[in-house]
Parts: sequence; C-alpha cells; structure tokens
Amino acid sequence: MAARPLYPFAEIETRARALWEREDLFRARLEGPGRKFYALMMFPYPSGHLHVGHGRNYILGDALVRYRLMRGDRVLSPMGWDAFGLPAENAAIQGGKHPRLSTLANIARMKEQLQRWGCGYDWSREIASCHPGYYRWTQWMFLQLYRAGLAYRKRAPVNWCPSCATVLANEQVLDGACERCGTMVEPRDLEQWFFRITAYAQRLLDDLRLLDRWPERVLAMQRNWIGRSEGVELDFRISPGEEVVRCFTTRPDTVFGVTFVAMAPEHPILERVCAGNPRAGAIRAFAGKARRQNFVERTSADSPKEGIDTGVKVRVPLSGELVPLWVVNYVLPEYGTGAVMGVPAHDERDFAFAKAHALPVRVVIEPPDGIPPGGLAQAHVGEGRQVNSGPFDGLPNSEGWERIADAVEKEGVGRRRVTFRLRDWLISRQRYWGAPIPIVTCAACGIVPVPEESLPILLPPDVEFRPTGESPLARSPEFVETSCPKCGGKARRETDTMDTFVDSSWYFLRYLSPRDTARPFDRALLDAWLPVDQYIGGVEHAILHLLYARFFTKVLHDLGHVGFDEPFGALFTQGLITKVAYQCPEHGWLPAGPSLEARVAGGTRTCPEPRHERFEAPPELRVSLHKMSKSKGNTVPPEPLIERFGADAVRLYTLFVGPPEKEAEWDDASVVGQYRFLARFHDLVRSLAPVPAGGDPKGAKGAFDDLRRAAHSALRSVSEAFEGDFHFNTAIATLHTLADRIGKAAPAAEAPADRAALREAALLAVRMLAPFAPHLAEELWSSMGEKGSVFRRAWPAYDPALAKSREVEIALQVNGKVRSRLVVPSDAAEEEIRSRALADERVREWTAGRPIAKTVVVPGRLVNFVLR
RNA sequence: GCGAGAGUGGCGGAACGGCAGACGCGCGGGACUUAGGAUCCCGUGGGGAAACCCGUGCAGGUUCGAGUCCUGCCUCUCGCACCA
Repeated sequence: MAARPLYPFAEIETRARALWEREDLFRARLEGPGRKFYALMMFPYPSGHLHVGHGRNYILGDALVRYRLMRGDRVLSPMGWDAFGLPAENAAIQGGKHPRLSTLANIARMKEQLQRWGCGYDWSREIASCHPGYYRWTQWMFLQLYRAGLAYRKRAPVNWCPSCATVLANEQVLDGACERCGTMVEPRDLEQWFFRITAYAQRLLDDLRLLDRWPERVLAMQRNWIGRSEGVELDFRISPGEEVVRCFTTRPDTVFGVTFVAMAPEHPILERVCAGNPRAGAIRAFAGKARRQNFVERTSADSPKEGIDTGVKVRVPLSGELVPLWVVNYVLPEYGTGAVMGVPAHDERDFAFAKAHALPVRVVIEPPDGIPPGGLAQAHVGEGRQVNSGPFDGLPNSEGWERIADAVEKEGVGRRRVTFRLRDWLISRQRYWGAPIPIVTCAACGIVPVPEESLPILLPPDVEFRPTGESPLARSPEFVETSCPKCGGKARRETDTMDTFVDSSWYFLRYLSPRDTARPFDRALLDAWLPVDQYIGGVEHAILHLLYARFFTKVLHDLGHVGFDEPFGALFTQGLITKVAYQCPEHGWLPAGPSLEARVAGGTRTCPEPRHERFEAPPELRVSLHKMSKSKGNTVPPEPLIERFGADAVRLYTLFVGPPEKEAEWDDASVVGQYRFLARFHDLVRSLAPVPAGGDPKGAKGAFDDLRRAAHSALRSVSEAFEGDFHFNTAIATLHTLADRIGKAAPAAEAPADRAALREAALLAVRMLAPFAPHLAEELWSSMGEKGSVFRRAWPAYDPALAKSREVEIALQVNGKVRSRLVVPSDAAEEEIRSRALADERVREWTAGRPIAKTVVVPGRLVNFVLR
C-alpha cells in the first residue's frame, strides 16, 4: 500500500551515509590548520527510544556541525550516554533485565536512531557514564572534592516512600507523592553525602556576567536559583539567660516593629528552651508534628501557619524590648538561621500569623499616604518613613536600613550578612545503578577515602534489587566488606552511589581523551579546546545540570587541573516540542495516534474506549498540548515518518517548525510539505544535471542576472542564520523560494553565460541545503558532476555586490497609505526616485494638486508624500 | 508575589521603525486520472460589485510612517516562591 516515493530517498540516504563513513567525515582533527570548534549536544539518558522531540536538539546541532565543517573548522562533535539512573533500575526491580544489559541495548538502539536521522558524530569518542572506564574518573572527581573539603557527610532528611520502601530523589517526588505509586512521601533522616556548592555561590553568581552568549532566561533562572539576598543577622538574647536566637532579616529597618520571634521546629536551641519549661511537653509535641509534615505541606504558600508560644521571652536588639519566642511550622531550618523576627506590620506572613494568634501589630514604617485610622488592614511592605523607631524616626526607611545595620554592628548585637537560597548539593542515592562513592568507614580510622590507585570501585554484578530503603549494594557482602586503606583493619564500604548529575558535570572534559586510562583528562587538550564553542540542549537543564557543571569546572580550575573556569562559552537552549495529548476522565492519557486524531478532527470528542464504568456514556476527552512524553502518550517516533518521507524531510520539518528557541507543536501532517519540496528540488536538479560546467555566469543577463542575485542573497541570509540565532526556519523558507526561482528560470537558459548562472545557482542551493538535508544534497552534488563529498567543499562566500537585486519595487505612499508602486534600479538616486514618483499617475490623482508639505524618500523602500 | 518570555489569517509561523501575513500545513477551484487520502497548477486575512475601507490582545503616546519604540492595562506560557 506504500505509495511510490516522490524521489528515491531510501537509496540516496543509505548511499550518503556510506560515503560519510568511508570519508570518516566526523572524525575530529584535534590539531592542524583551521579554527577549533567544539560543538556539544547534551548527552541523552538512554531511555530506549528517541522521539521527534529529541530530534530538535540533535538535528539543530548536526546542521551547525556540518556548516562548521564546510567552513573548514576543526570540528569536535562527540556523543555519549548519561547512562546511570533510576529508570533502568526500576525496570530491573519489576523483573526486567539487569540495568547494565538494558542500558547497553538501549544505547545500541538509540545510536542507530541518531544515525538514521543523519546526525554525525565522532563515534570513536563515544562515552557512557556507566562504563567503569568512565565512572572510575567520576569517583576520582569525588576524591578531588573530598580533599578540597568540598565533600562532606551529614545527617539529612530524605524523601521516603513507605509503599515502595525506598528513598526517592527530589525529582521523583511530584507534588509530594511518589512518582511511581502515588503514595505521599515522608521525611526521614539518613547520613548523606553533600558537595559544598554553597562555597561557590558568589562566584557562580558573579561569573554569570561573563556568559554573554547564554540566553537571558537561563541566566535569570540561575540567578534566581542561587538567590542571593543581603541582610542583617540579629541576636535576640533569651531573657533571663545567655542563649542567643539568631535571626536573619532583609529588613533591619523594621526591627522596632518586632512583636515576636519565630523559629523552626528543627532549631538546635529548641531542647534548651524546653529544659525546665512547664510547656515542654506541648512544645515537643508540636515540633515533632511539624517536623513530620511532608515537604509540600510544609512549604506551600497557602498551608496553615501554625505555631506554639514557648513562654520564653527574648530581647529585641536596640529597643531592648521583650517579646515572646514561638516555634512555628512555616520557618525553614535550612534557610538563613532557622529563625526569623516577626514584624506583623511589614511582612505579610507575620501579619497573618499575628492576626491568627492575637499578637500585636506595631507600625514602624509609615506608608506614604499615612496610617489608616483603624490600623493596617494588611502588612505594609513598601517604602516609607521610620516611626516608633527611637533615634531613627523620620528617616526614609532605605536610610533607616543602613543606619540600623550600622547601629547593631556597633553594639555587637548583629552583623551584615549575605545569604543564599542555594543549598549544598545532596549527592547520595540509596541506589545500585550509579557510581559508588569511593569511601570506606573504618572502626579505627573513621571515614577514609579510597586511594586513587584503587579506583574504580566496581559495582558488583549480582545484587538483589528489591527495594528496602537502603542501597542494594548494602546487601552484597563482597562489596561491603573491605579493609581500611589506612590501617588495614576491617572496614565497610560506603554503599550509596552518586547522583547522576555528578556524571554529567564533567563528561564534556572526557571527550578529548575518552580512552585515557592514566588520567581523567588531558590538560593540554582541554586548555586548547575548552570552553565549548556551542552547547546545545533543552531548557529543562537550565538550572541544575548547568550549575553543577559550572561548579565542577571552577573546582577543577581552583585545584589547578584546568586553565579555564567556565565550561560553556555559548549556550543555545531549544524550545520543547509539544504535541496534542488526549485525556479521558476515566482512562487517563490515551496514546495519541492517527486514528484518535482523525476522530477528534472529525468532531467526535468522546472517549473511544469501549468500557465506561463511572460514566453512563463515553465522556469527552480533554485535548491539550504537552511536552512529548511517554506518560502522556503523545510521543512521535521518527521511524514511520522516515520510512514514508525520508530522514531529510523529517530533519527539514523539525527545523522548519518554528524558531528553535521557542516551543513548537509537532504536526505529522506538515512533514509532507518539506517532502514535496525535497522531491521537487531533486527532480529539478536532476533535470539540470546535463547542464555542463563552463561558461562565465558573470555574463548572465536579465532573468539570469536576477537569478544569480537571488542565489547570492539567499546565501547571505542562510550564512547569517548559522552565524547568528539559528533561525533555520526562515533559512529553509529562503531555500524554498530560491529553488522555485531556479525552476522557473531553467527552461529559458540558452546562452552559455545564462546556463552558467543557472548551474551556479543550483550548486549554491545544493550546498546551502547540505547542512539541513545532507543526504539529498550529497546525492545532487555528485549528480551535478562535482567530485567528493559536498561537506569537503568550502562553504561559499556570497558576493556582496550581487547579494541585492538589480531593481526594486518601492511603495508610493500619500499620507502614509500605499497608493501605487514603482520599479526603479536599486541604486537609483533619491532625486530620481522622487521625480519619478511625482510623475506617477496614481500619485497625481491622490495628491490632486494639493500642496505637498513634506516628501520622505527611503531608497529601496518607499516614498511618502505628506499633504496638508 | 518575584523573574523571564509571548499575544499577528483556520493552523505553525514571516516581517533593519518603511508595501503586514514570506515559507509551509490546511482549505477552495482546476488539471492529470478507472480512482485519488498521490502529484501538478491557480487561489486563499475580513468587508465590498467596485473604487476603496478595516485589520498584528486593549487604551493612549512618539513619528511623515508603529506588529516593531514609549506609558498604562489584559491574557497566556515558563522558572522560582511561606526564602525571612
């Protein structure tokens, strides 16, 4: 039933790929003439199948790589696999294959998919983060951080799913529930390893300024995530007593408005507050309950603000006033000092809390339009003048801020401080399928790092994956039991593995020397090749991956391992590919497909499933746009489209679908447009193939001179797309138009110069098409009698004199409205244009003898006659 | 709430302050066909017989001229959010 193809893309594509393989086209030349160009696409997690949404990343990158090859650059375009991770292990738990086997199978399949798409990489540099030859060095990285004091262990709460009996990573917790079974997650305390990324917070923030070729939104997200805030730390002394409760505030100007102090239930001083306190029982009960609240309940903005008065009083700095100390659920232990001063008049949360617990509200910043007679109806958080603030009364609060900060520093009851929202990076995972943390615990020596020469610590091949809450490694005696590297006594290996973000924080360094068994990377090569010239990936990694990779790079720089301290010079984040998804109130997400699409397009929006128990009639489907994902049933595999239209057409549509940095909706039906174009272009160039080389296109006249100009002008815009914003959607539209013009001009080509011009235009079009539709371009290149791969021929330079048309049509306006048009030579002088415009009959009608107040001439664009 | 971005035909989207809607899908008509859910050609923002008028989320402004710049709103998307 398969219709005959419009052009023989299957053979063409096979042939082209064979040629590239023979030519070893994508083998990187690390040395030699030409500029280096490190093109990096975020390496994928080998989930098993790529869908067309993934393609956007790789096809965009491949087009760029091919363009750079044609520019004569020494291109490094490697590919690898972010191959550790939970899905493979979850599959094993559910009785599937060992993660290693399923991962390897997935890698093989996805590699083939990339090749079928025509995406070229230097596969001799392929890496997989689950390979011992790789994770050996991930462990080495850990040891570097450990030695530098940047890796440490402490007790910390983790997400525990009581139903799966396992620990979950934050990203596996959706709205407080386990991703897999939907059970609400509970906090649990475990010994965990952390990387001290907070030590680099300021630099990670400051150096964002250097990243001028990163998208603004990514920079903003990083700034936001780091979350620097300037404030003052104030000491509230418990009275009577010597203990101090420290509060961080960004509003020291409101200190005279403090009417209570609130601390987190986890606060270390809590036990001392309880000692000898008649309310100790109630306080402990409340704190315990608050601590057990799950993350979402605790941190969502509209959950109830609860608290208990400890009965203890603390003294407010400067004013010396005594206010009650409360324990509340809404203060977080991790941020600031774990305690805050309560200023109901000037903080919305404090205001709500004070109203609920009958605490006084004292205005100390007068709003510009005064204090309403009945008191504040809500907190005044804006600017104003200091009132009720002792010696600071009358100052604008911005000045009060500084003066009060000075005063508390002078009196030694506080100090200016900078706080970050960024937390240390928890890297422990109680999981099997990751790089083991190279640490042993010895009864005599304590925590001992494994010596570098003992790496890698290999994963044992046989473990039981049954989830119990501790790492499956803990159940492998041959793994756990070891000897202490220091004293030789009996010791226990750390059984946690590392977060996969650790693997991806340095992979771009390994590509330069992927098989080096002596060291993780080669500094000389890195210093020559880094930073990456163009990094391409999805926005979903805008924060964590990019921040961690930057952190690692800075650490390696500071330890003297590399000579640069930012890894990615230019970043391009392409928008998500979305696709309609169908949701039935009873059956959930239904797999999208042609039949369902046709059903909905035909006006039937009800669920096609035969059985409906909760509904009398089949309910309406909810149709909405979502990122392609397996769970929503709206992924589109590339294979059927490639079989029907060829990889080139799929590539072209993927690039054509919209500006690459924006979201785009995938529409299978639209692929045909690019297919038709390629087929037309194929037939056209084949029909031109007998046109012999020779003749000088410079002598072309009339329509063929115009054709040359069209070709060179297209060349200019396509080249600019590669050098600029990667808006290949318009570049491809330009090629459509050029191909159309070639086709229209072709039949009239007779004079040798005209034929030469035709040939020139066709060859230029083929070469411009090459980065986008490489297979067809390769075929047409040789069919025109050109030798060797089109990618070995230098990208053509456009002739600026030619890259504009001979004549232009300009608009003639009267009072800003177009009334006529005029064709003039594109280099016509302003005076000539003006007089010819004035002579235009329609212009004369519209001006009708009325005086012309002003004439605006924009050469090449328009003439505007302003009447009055 | 804070930050970033976006609102243009039936749809995806084009437009250095200068002819709004390039290019593609879809749709309409025609051709070729036993047939067309293939292909090719023509047409396709709205109104109007036409001249012409109206059209880029809304309201103002700057300008000879605004989708584009400025001011104030509205809507949507994304990120962060009891962050003290």
